[in-house]
Amino acid sequence: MHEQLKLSNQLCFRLYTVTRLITQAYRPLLDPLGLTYPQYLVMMVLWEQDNQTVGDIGRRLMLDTNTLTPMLQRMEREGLLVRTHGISDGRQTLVSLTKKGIHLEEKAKDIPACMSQNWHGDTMSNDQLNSMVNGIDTLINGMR
Amino acid sequence: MHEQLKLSNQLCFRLYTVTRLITQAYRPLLDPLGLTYPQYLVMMVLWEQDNQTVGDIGRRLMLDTNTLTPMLQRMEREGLLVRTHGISDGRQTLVSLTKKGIHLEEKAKDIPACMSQNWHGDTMSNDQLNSMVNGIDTLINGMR
DNA sequence: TATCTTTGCATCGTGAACGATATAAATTAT
DNA sequence: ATAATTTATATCGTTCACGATGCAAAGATA
Repeated sequence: MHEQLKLSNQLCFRLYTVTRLITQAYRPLLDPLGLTYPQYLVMMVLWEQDNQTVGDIGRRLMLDTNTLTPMLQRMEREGLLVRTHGISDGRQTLVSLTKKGIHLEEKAKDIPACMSQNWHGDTMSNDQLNSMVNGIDTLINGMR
Repeated sequence: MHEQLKLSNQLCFRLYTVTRLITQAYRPLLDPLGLTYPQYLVMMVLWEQDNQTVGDIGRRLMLDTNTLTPMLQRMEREGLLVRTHGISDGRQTLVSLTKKGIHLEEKAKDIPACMSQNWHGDTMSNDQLNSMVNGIDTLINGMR
């Protein structure tokens, strides 16, 4: 038996699991808004700055168009945003929020606080949280 | 603009992203073995202890049968394992490694070291790594 | 024994991820 | 200006993740 192949020794398995559990925890909060977690990420990008191209959003979320395009199409069907072909550059697709998409921000504004409360609210110190965030940023930058 | 809805403030987005990047980083190592990352997790569970039920594996990976059954069926088609109906309990499905599955451990044994090298190898201290692992365990236990 | 409930697994449908490939517009090179 | 290359999206196929549902075996209750 190879010790290093034990599940308990693996950081990656922990990250994989905690990410799934977090996504599940978001569901009851996002379901009423008609959003999935990845769609919520797209909405956050657009709430921060409207009228971005598919590429802009992709760079922000580190996702390629093979993931984004079908997702944006679904969100367009839901009436959250519209996709218009670029004026200056005919290759680009510009993504803009609809009124429905804009108004959704108001309903979403308490979700972050609600989520933090849910987990690290009581069990985790701010120091522990910050060192985790830094550690993850180190990982992300190291492999980008 | 709601400050708390900014992407940069979100631990979850970091976890989501780093998990995707890690899975991508595994690919070149796992492709030669004919495994995906989730399949690699299943193999680690079985290398640690052969002949487990679908439920055993699921509890270990915190995955339900709606994810595991199709995955195990694919792995059975690849000849990595066999699924036999339970003898004592007729409801259970027992998962056992084939010779091919057993021999694969030898080829996989250097993957963990290779992966650690890839990221935190140089950029991350052991202390930082440990505090991350503890932080994630705290999160996982807090929301399970 | 007959019925009810629980348990273990399978199936289905939808929404991601992502490698591979395609396509048209824009840019560069010849 | 024509051809070659790059860029921005889109499409396709496969694998996961997961809620919902189905079903048969096992266990509990009447």
